[in-house]
Amino acid sequence: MLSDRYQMLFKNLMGLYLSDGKPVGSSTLSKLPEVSLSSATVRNVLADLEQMGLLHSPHTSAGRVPTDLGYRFFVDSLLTFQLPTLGHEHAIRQQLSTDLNQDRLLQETAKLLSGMTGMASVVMLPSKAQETLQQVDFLMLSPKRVLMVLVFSDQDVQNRVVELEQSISADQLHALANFLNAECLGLSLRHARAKLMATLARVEQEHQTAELALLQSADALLSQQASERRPLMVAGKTKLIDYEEFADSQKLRQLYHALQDEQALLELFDKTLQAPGLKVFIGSEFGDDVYQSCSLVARPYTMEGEVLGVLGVIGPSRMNYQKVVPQVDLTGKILSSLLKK
Amino acid sequence: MLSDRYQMLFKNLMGLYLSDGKPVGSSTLSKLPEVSLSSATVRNVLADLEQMGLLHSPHTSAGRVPTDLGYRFFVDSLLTFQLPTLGHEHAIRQQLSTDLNQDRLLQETAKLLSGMTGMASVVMLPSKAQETLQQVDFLMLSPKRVLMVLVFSDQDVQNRVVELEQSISADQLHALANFLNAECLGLSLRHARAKLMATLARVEQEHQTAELALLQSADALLSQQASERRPLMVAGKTKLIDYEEFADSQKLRQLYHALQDEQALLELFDKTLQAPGLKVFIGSEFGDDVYQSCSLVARPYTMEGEVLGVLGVIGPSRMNYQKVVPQVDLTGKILSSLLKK
DNA sequence: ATTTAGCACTCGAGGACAGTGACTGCTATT
DNA sequence: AATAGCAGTCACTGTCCTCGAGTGCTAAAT
Repeated sequence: MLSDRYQMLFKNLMGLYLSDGKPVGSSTLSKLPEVSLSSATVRNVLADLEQMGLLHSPHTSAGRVPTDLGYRFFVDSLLTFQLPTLGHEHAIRQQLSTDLNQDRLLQETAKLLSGMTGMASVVMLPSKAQETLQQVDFLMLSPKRVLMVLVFSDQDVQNRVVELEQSISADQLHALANFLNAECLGLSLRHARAKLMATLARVEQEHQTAELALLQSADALLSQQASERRPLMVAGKTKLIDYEEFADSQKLRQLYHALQDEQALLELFDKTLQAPGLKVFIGSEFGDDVYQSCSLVARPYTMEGEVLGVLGVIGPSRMNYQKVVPQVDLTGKILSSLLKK
Repeated sequence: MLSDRYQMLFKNLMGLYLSDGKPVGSSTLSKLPEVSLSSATVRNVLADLEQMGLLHSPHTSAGRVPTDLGYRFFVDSLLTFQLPTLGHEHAIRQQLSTDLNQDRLLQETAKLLSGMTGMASVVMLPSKAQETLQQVDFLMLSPKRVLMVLVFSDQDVQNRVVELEQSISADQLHALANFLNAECLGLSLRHARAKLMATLARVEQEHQTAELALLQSADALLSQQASERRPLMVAGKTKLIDYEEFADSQKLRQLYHALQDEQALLELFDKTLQAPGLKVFIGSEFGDDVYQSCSLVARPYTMEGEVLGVLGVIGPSRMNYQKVVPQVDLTGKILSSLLKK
């Protein structure tokens, strides 16, 4: 455990570094009103903190900079929050106006987070795998083209056009809809598909070729549905160019790439899912060098108490945690309160 | 009109500059095998070309660089194309696999363009305003929640959830669907809405409150539809960081911003719509300083002969026009061939 | 009358160099 | 234990200089 003085100095150093981004030296600290120590004393403390691995000197004649471990300690033990005002809360609710379907709502949330924080935001989408079918309907566009409408239990609606091999009558279509609504409701896409396969085999024996074709198409579509979805949504990537940390365009590019399609993030999100509550990941904790000097502030969101996914913000480790952490937290809370079955 | 020698030298200079990005000097040019002139002679020519406004010296002891006017001349008069191979064409068709709805198809096209060229791509979406309703259907989710499905003449399908003030019966819903399908098909959204308004007024007098509420909701939704759509789709923005032209992150940011929501582009696209065929816009021709040293290669795309929108690629003016122009052209052709009513 | 060779000139890039200032760690003193 | 003092380190900055690429101009050559 660190003595009060050590903590105090470390916290002040953090504050200065977060706001200026330049290495902080002993004399700068000793001049602070709340620090009534000579620079020499401060120096001794800083040397100790460096020994412990919380600080680091870019070079001998520069001040100190926090290490990833230093950030960790700061976030875990020293962070005091700067709560958003009620007006702020109201503004968030406003922007997440409620009459959107789930996907759009999550998209809006991503935009909002990125706008509020000036950094990139990430939203992990609920895994569709668990959603169940609530309603299926067909619409005849032309004798050989049928529109399939799938309503999921999360209120998401998706539709696909099926091109048929041969034409189908309105009655047949109706029958098919009835069949699906009778047999497949309450099943996940995967299960519904399995059931469809079984029926398919049966129908095939009975030589009902017209329905067979439609069923086959429906099957192909359901499978298409399942694979198509990206599990991650990223907004505001371009905001990151403003930070000196990412001035090297080479690095920035790699970071963008990683944000595009990467596993590393998903693993962190999984960790966040496991142990609910807000989590901060810092630099090396990402498990990938691309995220050097990045931090992620993440939090699960829920629907009626059940954890659905994770939302968060990615930016330079040198971010204003005091503001950002409550912002992410509040946004997660509000989103959770807006999500209804 | 420029003499052959002037043209030849200018073209060679362009070639060198496009591939290296460094100012080209007289001696470099005179050493080229196809140039059998001394550097002194070349210098005289270059001085003349600079006089005419086609070239520019960054400083006294540097070589020459084309001006926007120079690019213009090059593109209009000197450009020879490097036709994509048949294999290439096949690859494009492959990626634009056909069973997508229109919006997704355009999205794929944008991705494809950006991937092929390594630059940002822009697709101007067909103005929905002209599309007509082809089919309307309702699905009852619960007594107070109704899903509205709109099928447009361009095969696009959109759906919205209507939250009702009071519950509605299946019969009423059916009647409403019939009414809309009878009255509003073949009308644009705007016209359909106008018709709805008229009916609304009549129904109001007859005090059919249940239908009234639904109609009102439907109206609100139709209007929502109309405004919601972004006219422009941009893909691959982040590819631009790789070009030295955009190394200044300040400028890059502004460019991103402009690409986000800007009018300037739409105006250029309008010009492209007017006079069909491929067009190239260079730097100052954008009419906005943000696009300094950018070029846009754009081309309309059609559906069954009728111009729908414009697609294109944005990158540094110093791009490989010989490759990019045919790529954009071919993609536009293929897209047009894939779009069917 | 072109074309070319030659020459003086310009200017940016890059290296060497010294001075400055912001630090540090250590040691001796309070 | 805290501090003052001091020597040392190192990035940063500005100056000076050289180098080289490239120019424009003029006079000679074709």
